[in-house]
Amino acid sequence: MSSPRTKSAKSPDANTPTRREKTAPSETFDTRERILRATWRLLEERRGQSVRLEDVARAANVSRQAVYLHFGSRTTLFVETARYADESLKLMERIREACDAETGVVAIEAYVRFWASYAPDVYGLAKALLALRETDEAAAAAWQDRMAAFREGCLTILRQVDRDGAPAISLAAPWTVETAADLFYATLSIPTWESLTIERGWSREEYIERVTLAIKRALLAEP
Amino acid sequence: MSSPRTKSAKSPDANTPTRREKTAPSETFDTRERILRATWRLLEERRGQSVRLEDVARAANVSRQAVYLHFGSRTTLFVETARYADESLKLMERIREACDAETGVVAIEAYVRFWASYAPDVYGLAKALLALRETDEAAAAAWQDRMAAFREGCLTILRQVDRDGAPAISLAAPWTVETAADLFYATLSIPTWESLTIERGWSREEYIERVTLAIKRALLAEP
DNA sequence: GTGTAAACTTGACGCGGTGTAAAGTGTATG
DNA sequence: CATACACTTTACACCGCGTCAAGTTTACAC
Repeated sequence: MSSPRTKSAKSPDANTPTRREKTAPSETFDTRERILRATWRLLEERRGQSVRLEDVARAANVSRQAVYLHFGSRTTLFVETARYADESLKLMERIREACDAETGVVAIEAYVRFWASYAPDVYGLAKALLALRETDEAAAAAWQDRMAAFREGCLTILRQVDRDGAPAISLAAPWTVETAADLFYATLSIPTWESLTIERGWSREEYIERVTLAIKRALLAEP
Repeated sequence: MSSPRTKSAKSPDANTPTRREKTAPSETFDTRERILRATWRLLEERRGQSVRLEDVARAANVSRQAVYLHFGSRTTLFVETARYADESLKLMERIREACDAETGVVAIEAYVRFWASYAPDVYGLAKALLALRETDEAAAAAWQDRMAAFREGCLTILRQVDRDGAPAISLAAPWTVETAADLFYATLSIPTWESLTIERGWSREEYIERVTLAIKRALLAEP
């Protein structure tokens, strides 16, 4: 927002008809994207820890100041990197896909499977952002925003379960759609994923199987 | 460990027969304890964020250097504060108590209840330590150690469930004692507690009721 | 060719917070 | 009185973030 570069890098329009547009659009884009990719890579490599802007700059083959020209701050860089990663990995589409299952139960299975394949690719990034949001207002807002779609997915699925109705499997005793979604969301959160896979050593398949099972048993009831 | 004070404050023995022992033991102790209590208070007040050593010193009515004389580093201070808090709140006894229930199922209920009353009192401290352990070897080890007893409690309880045997409620289909304990532990973790209570607004009673229910449904089976 | 502007690089500096070093103060005890 | 202990005060080094100001390079425009 503070950087003059964000504007020109993002949209070729604006009021200034800059003449670089057609001849070397990839070049301008490349620097920004190189920084984003370097940030992402380093964050994953180091699991979100001790990634200095100088490291990013070196990894992207630019000066440290170039990073500031493009992003203005560490927080902005990380937030933009998250946005970039989510886009690269098609977060939204994959959430939609999982939610679009025939029944709520199938959607739960699809959602856990999706998440088990998504989480490892953004783990470092997510940890960095989670740490940042504690002290940074903007990072907190960005994280909130970023997770909104994911939470919405949980809600959608449990509404579906609720809607599936009588003959099918439905929400168990005291759960409401909201409270069930809260638990579903918390169970799928990065720290829980981290605890089960990285700390406790569950493989991806084990994670999928066991978390799916746990969620289904905890929340659903046979008719 | 680096501070000369730790020794005399901790044990009156050692090879140096320091003469302060009987006349003013409370005074020396007081400074150390005042620092610990101030740290704890500030960490809870600020939810583990932006607690500088200068703030601690001011809150404890000592100089910043006194903090270094007693603890040597920020990490050590926080780790010792955690130890102090656990002792003040009788962590070990309360874990034991909960585990000592008649049946595994009752133990699960007691454990969740215990944790729901414990977590809010150490939330800030835990967050600070969780953040610290990412970059600090010693903090990571201390946290591990601190959580070992808690994890052991989960295991003990699920072993109890498993031992309760045929006529009683027991572990459901594919769960083992270990995998069930992993899930139990992750479900009770600070980040999950934070997500459900602080972010999603569950009251303590709601937390207890719903988490107990979820765990029991997820892991246990009627005979 | 010269001019201009975008997209950088280079080097310097301030700031906050941790950690260290050194000298001074107060006080109880032998 | 002297000593040792438990501090305080002041100063400073170090690390990262963030900023500033002055280059340099390249691509067009005229």
